[in-house]
Amino acid sequence: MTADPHATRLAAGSGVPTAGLVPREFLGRPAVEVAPDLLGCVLEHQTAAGLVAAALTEVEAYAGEADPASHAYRGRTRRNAVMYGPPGYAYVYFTYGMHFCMNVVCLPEGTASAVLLRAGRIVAGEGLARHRRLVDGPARDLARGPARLCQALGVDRALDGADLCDPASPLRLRKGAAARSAEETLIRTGPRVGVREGADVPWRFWLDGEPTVSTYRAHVPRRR
DNA sequence: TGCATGATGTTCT
DNA sequence: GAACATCATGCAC
Repeated sequence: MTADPHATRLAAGSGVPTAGLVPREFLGRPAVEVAPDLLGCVLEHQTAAGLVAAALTEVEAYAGEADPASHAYRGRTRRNAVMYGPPGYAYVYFTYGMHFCMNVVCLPEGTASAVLLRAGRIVAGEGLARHRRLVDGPARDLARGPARLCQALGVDRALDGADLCDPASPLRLRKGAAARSAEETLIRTGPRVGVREGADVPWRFWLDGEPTVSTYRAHVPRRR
């Protein structure tokens, strides 16, 4: 770990937020504990086209093999392998034939646990985010929903396994201290979205009053 | 504003 | 072959 918290404090005059990256130990806890703490943190993706950053406003916890709604419920596969690795890495998967969703891996290596990033508020690079989204709309919809968040940030399967705690990584997670004061921000919880099993557990967390939070939709069986 | 539905392809059984 | 941690659209109210 070369990251010195003080080294990133002053990006003189750049206008870039100076808060440090989220430390890996912070993420090496159960997903249910990590999830609410991620609210207000900032996910950044640096590409040749530019930087897009989003402050997280909605997340969901997935507990791993004991959680019937988790991708790890049926054990380790090629797809979910990253979830079994060390914390602080991105687990990106493809779903519904056209969308990507992104998780932050929690708990130490050998255990599968993750937090799904469901929504965020774009705080940098809005023009690029808008360009990436195929549909036009209000700013609050740019990253409202897990697949939209990935689309706005340009996150795809190539970033599966990316390190979120490394300043040199294109995909990073910053502490959102500036955006968040625990006393002033109300965190709400409820059932997870779009899952059939385990819908009774209130492991979805969001910031109260945030217009960027996606609306709750229960799982609907698809017609055949 | 709120449902129902089709698009699309990867993964796992 | 079925299910899937979704989204955008179209139509009913």
